[in-house]
Amino acid sequence: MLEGRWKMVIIFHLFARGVLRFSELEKSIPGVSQKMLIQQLRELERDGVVSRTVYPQVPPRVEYGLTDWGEAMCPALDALLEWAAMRPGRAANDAKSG
Amino acid sequence: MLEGRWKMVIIFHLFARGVLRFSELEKSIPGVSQKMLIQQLRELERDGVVSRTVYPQVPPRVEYGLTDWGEAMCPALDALLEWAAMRPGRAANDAKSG
DNA sequence: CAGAATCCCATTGGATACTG
DNA sequence: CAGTATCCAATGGGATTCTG
Repeated sequence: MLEGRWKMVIIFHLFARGVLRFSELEKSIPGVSQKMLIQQLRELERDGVVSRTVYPQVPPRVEYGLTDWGEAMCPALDALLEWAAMRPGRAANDAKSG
Repeated sequence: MLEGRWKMVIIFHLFARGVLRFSELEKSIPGVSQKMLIQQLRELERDGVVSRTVYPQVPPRVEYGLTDWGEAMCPALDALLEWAAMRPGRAANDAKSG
């Protein structure tokens, strides 16, 4: 359910910065295409991780944020990041090649 | 780095059951092909999550287990599982259709 | 601005056969 | 038993174009 090239990145941004507009996410995530962004957002919405709010105005304004359940994921995400940071052999070990 | 259809499943089994042989993993994970199993195991090994031990004998015996760092992932994995279990609207909410 | 539709390629993943 | 090699289908993902 969290599979997909950009899902974790999206969640991370929504986690760190709160509610974001489509274009804000687009700017915040270099390399993502509109298609991918909307697609992964839809899937996350469908799975109840993110919520989507449309403001009926022009120009269109759509905001994405984490649902309660999505926010509840943060400790897990945090644990995962801490684990990743613990990865051995990253700097002190690599004196050979410069 | 954890992307891939079977990686989480593999890690979960190694986490729950300790060191496992190739064939044991194969039996434990219905639907996985040898190709996928070996491929994902190699990637996990390359990333330092699992360790691979070869016993030079016939018939060949190869055992896979989590590295120290891989084991350190368990709290994070656990947090993720707890989060998944918290998912709302799974049973009590769905009285309409059955 | 936000999103849909289309086309296209690269990667992933699966079935099968073969080897030491 | 453990792994490799090959072929094939499905999906993932990207560039572009179009719309309200």
